[in-house]
Amino acid sequence: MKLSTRARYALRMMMAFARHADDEDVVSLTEVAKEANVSRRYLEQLVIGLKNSSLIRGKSGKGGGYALAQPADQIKIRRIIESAIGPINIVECVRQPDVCLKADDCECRLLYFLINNRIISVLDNLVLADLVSGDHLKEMVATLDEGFAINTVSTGNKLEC
Amino acid sequence: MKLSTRARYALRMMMAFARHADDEDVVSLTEVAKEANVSRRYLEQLVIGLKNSSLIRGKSGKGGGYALAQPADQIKIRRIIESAIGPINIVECVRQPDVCLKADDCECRLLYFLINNRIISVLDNLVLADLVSGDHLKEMVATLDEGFAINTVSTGNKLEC
DNA sequence: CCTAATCCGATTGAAATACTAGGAGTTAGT
DNA sequence: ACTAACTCCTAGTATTTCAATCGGATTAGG
Repeated sequence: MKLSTRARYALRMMMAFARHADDEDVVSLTEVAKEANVSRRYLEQLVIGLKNSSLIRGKSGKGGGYALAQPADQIKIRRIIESAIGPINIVECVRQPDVCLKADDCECRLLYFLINNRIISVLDNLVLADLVSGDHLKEMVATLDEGFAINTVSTGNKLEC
Repeated sequence: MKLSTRARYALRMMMAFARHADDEDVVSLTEVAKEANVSRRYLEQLVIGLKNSSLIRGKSGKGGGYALAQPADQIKIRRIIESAIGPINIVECVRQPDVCLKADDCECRLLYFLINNRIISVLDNLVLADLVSGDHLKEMVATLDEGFAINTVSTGNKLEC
């Protein structure tokens, strides 16, 4: 039940592109990789998914790079994550009932379906712009029943998010 | 973002125990394994977690087996799943901000926290009894905005759920 | 004392994930 | 024309996680 680095790096990249969205210019992966402290070579293959999903456009050659293909407030987080790790489904049978002998009458499947839908609904109701500014997110977190009682002391030495 | 077989098998087992809850008797893993079409040896190690979480009680020796330690309507699904795969957290930094350099001011972390909470809230609001009867689940699924427009034809040859 | 269970840890095998690497094609500047 | 800095594409490796197997000790019933 972990979110893979593919997904997390894709988010980081998109945030970087979004931050430079004012510039007409594109941003090179070398720059993003440095900023995010991640191997450029690895980002190169993740970025392909983002491009295929038409979230960004690439410009080859010297001075090339990538830029958002749409305004940041029109890009759902879900699209970013799905472009990195494929369609959200925590168990195969949720999307493809034919992989399971008794999917048509399975209580577990209902449960999996519910969980899946909750995840999808969060990702569908947030856009890249929310992630960049953070205000909307903080609001949503604040309205949770459980408080945001999380230790905020960070002593680590690498970026995880 | 897949739910591991550990979690799914744990659920299947608990459902089996719940179905035999009327009997005073315990149910052996050999029986459960046959019923669920899974290796007994594998279930043996998964069942340890369930026992350590006091969800079931074991009885050794011939004629032994397991039985629910509590009524099925008092066992949250979350406890079952967490006993199998540990605490729900889709990214390390959600629970342990100290693994990340800038967890205290990270927009991504807010997002991960939100997703995590959604998952936990579903699992906290459902109990084993819901899973066995299925009525409550069907209700919840029915009230979703998106319809349950999923193909229900199952042609597979193995159990996935 | 034999059989059928739980109980415990170690090990193997398989698959997914994370990352590295080489090189072909593009473009801008000099 | 040459070169530097890019994207783009594909193959390969290394690491980690997950699934499953195995050997054997312990416990209890008949």
